[in-house]
Amino acid sequence: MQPSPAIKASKLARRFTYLSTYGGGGGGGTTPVANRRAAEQSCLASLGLCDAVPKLVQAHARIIKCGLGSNPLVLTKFASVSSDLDAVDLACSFVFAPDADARLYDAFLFNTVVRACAQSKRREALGFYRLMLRSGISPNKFTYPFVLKACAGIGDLRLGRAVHCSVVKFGFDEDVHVQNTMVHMYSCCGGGGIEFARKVFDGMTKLDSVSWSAMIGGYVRLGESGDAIALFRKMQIAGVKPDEITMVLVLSACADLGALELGRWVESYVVRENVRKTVELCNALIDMFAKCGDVDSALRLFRSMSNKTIVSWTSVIGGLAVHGRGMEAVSLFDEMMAAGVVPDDVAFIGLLSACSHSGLVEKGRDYFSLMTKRFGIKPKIEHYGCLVDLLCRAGLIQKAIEFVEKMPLEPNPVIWRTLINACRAHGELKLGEDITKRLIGKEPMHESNYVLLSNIYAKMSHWEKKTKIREVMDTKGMRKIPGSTLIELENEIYEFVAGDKSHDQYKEIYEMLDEMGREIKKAGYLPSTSEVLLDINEEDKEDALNRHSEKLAIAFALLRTPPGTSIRIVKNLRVCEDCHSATKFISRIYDREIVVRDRNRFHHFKDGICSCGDFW
DNA sequence: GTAGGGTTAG
Repeated sequence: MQPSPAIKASKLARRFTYLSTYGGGGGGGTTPVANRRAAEQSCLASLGLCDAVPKLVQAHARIIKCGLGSNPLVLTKFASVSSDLDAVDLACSFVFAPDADARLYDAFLFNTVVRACAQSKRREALGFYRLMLRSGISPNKFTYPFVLKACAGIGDLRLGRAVHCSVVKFGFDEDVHVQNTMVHMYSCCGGGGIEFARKVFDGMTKLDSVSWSAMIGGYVRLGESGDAIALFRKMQIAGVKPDEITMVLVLSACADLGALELGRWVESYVVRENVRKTVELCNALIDMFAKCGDVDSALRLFRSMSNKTIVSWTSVIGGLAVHGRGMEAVSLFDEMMAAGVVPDDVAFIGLLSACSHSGLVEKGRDYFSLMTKRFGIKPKIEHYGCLVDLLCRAGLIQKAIEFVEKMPLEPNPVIWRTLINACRAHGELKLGEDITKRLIGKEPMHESNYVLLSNIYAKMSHWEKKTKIREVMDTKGMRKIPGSTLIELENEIYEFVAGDKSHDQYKEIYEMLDEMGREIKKAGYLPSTSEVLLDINEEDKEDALNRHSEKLAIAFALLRTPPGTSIRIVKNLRVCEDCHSATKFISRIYDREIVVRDRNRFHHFKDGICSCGDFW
């Protein structure tokens, strides 16, 4: 014989311990009907007021006392007011107690529980959904949005497809809420989920702003920001008015691409079209400004906000950090604490990275201990990473190595690469070589490790060894990620790769490049040919250096923008030593501020100086 | 009682 749904449910809820803790699990059941109804009313009323665990526990005790333990109305209410994680545990353990009357379960009850689990990202959501089906309760139109949301949290494509089949089976595949969540669910699944999302999206007859946002959000999550923006343009052509959530997503794509002009357009659109300026939208604007190189606008917006969350503070502190404005970041952090906002682990990552990018060694150490001692935050690998970087940038390589050896967490490749890069920059070449070789042993298919080793050999002038690395990579079938640079001009985004000749104006760009080369040489620039990247023909190093994507983008910008205006470019990898040095000269000779965002941080070049202080 | 969203070391 099959166990009853209540028994199955209680098994499902067995992880939830509150029931036994608080001595619940059944009621007297002897209350007369009139009293019972009064009790039910009063319990419902009291439940309506609470959502925190202590209050729920109180309410729970009252319900048990009144013998209402199996009343679905009370059960459902109980589950639906439970908003935090512990409260969901409590509600589930109560609703699915072994003695609960499973005959009283209905779709509403299951929907409520599935929603609660999905919202708190618990896999049990799917368990409860399956139980619902096994108990013979048919899903209603509210069920699938909750179930699909739970699937989105899990991100498993096979599971998603199975649920999709059920959606079709029960005939909810025409419901726009279900379709929208389906797009979202698929776009959260790896392994080509985005294509399934697009299929659902393309098959929809009616697309509202939620549908567009769900699809745009999918591209943003994948890092396909160009596709996200292209889709946003289609949305406008389709005449669907974007709302604040669409704008958050578009801003996130702008931040990724460094598309400042488009980001600024979003800000003006929000004002012009009266889009709700929520905290989340403001936070997205702050992040966009900071990541597009205009950290002052990020600060201005931050100052204008009346409601700030920890995310607002963290975004602006992190923004200052990557721009090398460490002291300002530190004082904002202090201001935040003075304002009574309790920093979390993410806020400390921003702060510690600010200290390291600005060489504030002592401050960084102090804040690290403040984090653990006063705020009781257990440092994650990222925090240790910041501290290693902090020591490395200050040239304290030995101290950094000691720190790594004493760390309670296993150092990850990021930390090793931080050390290796510092070894290269501070001339500890033998040590760098040893660490890199060990790292390659652990991560033999990670191409950037080989590039690091190759750069070290170049610095040591070990040319044969350097060539050998190229061969090793070839035999392993590895390719170096090509460097590319983005630049936004007149609302268009242009991309350059090394030696690029695909642009319409390429002849003029190369003439400009030659002129730039002549001018900076006259001013004393010496090409640092030792850094020529791995996949470039060795025979003409200087020429190869001259064709790096960032130089092409700068030449293009000099041609196309008025004298005296700033130039902003975004590079996908770290800027190489030669380009860094050349850009300093260019900023002086052409009297331009050049803002370069690379993989890790911003470089502001002005009057021949870079804000990074030549360590990056 | 339904869907889409913001910060995270190098």
